Amino acid sequence: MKKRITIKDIALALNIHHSTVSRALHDDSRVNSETKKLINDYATSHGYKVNQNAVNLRNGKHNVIALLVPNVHHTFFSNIISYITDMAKKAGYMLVIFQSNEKEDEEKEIIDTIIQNQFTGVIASISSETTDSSNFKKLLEYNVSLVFFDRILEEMNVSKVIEDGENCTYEVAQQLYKRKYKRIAHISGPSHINVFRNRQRGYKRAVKSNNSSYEKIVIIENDFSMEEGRRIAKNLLKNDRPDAIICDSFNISIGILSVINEMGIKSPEEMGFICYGNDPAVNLFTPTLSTIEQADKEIAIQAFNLLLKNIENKNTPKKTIKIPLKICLRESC
Amino acid sequence: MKKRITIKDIALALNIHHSTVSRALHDDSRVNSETKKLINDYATSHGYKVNQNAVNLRNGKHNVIALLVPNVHHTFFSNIISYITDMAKKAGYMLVIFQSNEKEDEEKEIIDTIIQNQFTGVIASISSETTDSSNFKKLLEYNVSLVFFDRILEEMNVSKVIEDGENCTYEVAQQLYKRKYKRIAHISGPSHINVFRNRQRGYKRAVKSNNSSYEKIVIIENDFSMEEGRRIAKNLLKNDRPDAIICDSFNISIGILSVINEMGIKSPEEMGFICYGNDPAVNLFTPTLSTIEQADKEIAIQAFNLLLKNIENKNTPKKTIKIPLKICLRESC
DNA sequence: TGTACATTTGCAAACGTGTGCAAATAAATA
DNA sequence: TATTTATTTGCACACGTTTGCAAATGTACA
Repeated sequence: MKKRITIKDIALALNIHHSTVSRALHDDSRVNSETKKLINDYATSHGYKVNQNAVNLRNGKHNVIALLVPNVHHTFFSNIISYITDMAKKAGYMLVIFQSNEKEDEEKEIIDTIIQNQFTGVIASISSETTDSSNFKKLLEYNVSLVFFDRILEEMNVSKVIEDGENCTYEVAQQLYKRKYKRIAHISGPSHINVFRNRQRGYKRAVKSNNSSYEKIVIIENDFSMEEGRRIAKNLLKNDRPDAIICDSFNISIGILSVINEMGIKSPEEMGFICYGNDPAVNLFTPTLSTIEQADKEIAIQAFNLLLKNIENKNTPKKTIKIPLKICLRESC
Repeated sequence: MKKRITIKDIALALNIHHSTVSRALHDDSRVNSETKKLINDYATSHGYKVNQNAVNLRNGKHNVIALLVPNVHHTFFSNIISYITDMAKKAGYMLVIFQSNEKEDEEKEIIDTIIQNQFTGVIASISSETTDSSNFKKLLEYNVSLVFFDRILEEMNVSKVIEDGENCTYEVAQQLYKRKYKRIAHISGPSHINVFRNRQRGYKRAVKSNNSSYEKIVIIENDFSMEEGRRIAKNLLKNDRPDAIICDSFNISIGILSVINEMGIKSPEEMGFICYGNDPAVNLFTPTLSTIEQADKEIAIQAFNLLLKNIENKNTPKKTIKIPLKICLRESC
């Protein structure tokens, strides 16, 4: 095992004070260019690597950004992770991924860890349990920059990047009515979460503006899994059945669609279907599946840039950016 | 912004030496239980949080594990990320995700970062460019524990977790021959990567043992994307067409299958198809898609445990664990 | 030669924590 | 009471880096 070489080792070897070495390695103008060269040569040839822990202690900051998501598995979030991982590296930050598993107390623990480690900033999407903002407020107290994306706490004064789910869902429902579907159901998540609340608003607005008597919102209560989707479908399709479904979750949709297939319900004739999701495999479904695509890349970029701005200057005015969604109609409705 | 309270602040306030405070917070037996209580009460009521940077410097270690993958996007890797994220948290480690984007030089940079930050360990799957082990060897020189999973460097003396791709692919090909397919093609990745090399071995073994004159391995040359899949399919299906395909990548398969559909080739009659991948959506394809499931959870667990063991004791004998795959035959072959 | 100024280097403290060792105090034994 | 032993606390340094300030050296000018 190789012994780590430090700034002091270099100083000792070259008979120079370690502060000079430090300055040389930072290309400080105050150190002679010859000694600078001497030091840099020695450093590279002996494989000197800065001890980031010491730097962190000294500077009272850890060059690390946290990305806090409810669940790594979901395509949307894993795409966000991928984009932000790359941007963070380019900007000279390390990125730590945390998943709350949709639990508020895990979220609290994570926030404590972030504070203890003096992270520079956090990009977060809250768990489905979270209603209270006190945990996240602690971050601000400890001078950690915070930006929300997708699932946010509206009352907090931080920058946010969200989708325009209300208008999009309204538009989708309108399209369905135009295609002669009469009884549209909306499978959605807990309405205390902004994302679902907004989508539900759009749905309701469309129902109302079409004077439809059929308004049905099914709330996904457990996890966003295929099994839960099957459970929901079996319930929903028993009686008073809708003739079209807008579903807020791709995984849930997989479950619902498998039940629709098993029951022999013809799509799109007897059942129109469209769901949120970005999986390219939908082109291979029969019928090919209409989807509403989240602009994950755009969301990632905006959120990351807002965070960087806030890190550079805490007084940057807080923004809320609304990202439009893309409706991709295929055969399923 | 709240000022951070330190051990010395507590010491000052209670008129006790900070070393005693440090010991009390670690529940050291040498400090009186009354003062211990006094200190702990003060700490919690004043929201003391340990400064992890100072601890790291002092201990010469950062309680962080790196997970290095070629690409976060792939379901297999994002599943691994999810499992290891949770296990790391439970074991008291933070987890930093790095993606090499399949580039060896990005991998090198990442390894430097890991060393600089004195990470405790690394769980890695190498990029498709990597053939040289010198970068990874640096980790060992600097006393960073290393475990490989899936894509490994065979010559390195570290623990490894890999799939049993050779036997599995052999078995799959045998099944196809049994189902009267005669001309089986194998779409695979670069053969300098163990994963693909092994699968190709299994494929070739099956071809040979069936005395088939048709042996065709198509190497995926660019990225593992749907578009690349379409490109490959258009080439492959032009002439001298196979009657069955084993594909090593799910994303590539999406592209191939879409071309097969467009060309009106009937599956499974004219074209048997099976691919590696874990996406539950395959049940909704027409025909439902046969897959070979990677035991991602099992791989994650084994890799993480091997790393922990190596962290605890560097002299733990190195193991190579081979995880069996699960062949899920559906309608497509 | 002396003064002013620019360039280059060294000194020392600081960041917050952990720990070996010594010192102080209390309790127990002869 | 004197001596040993156990318990509790304090001292001081270390981890590797950064940085304000002072010191030293060099250069230019009167």
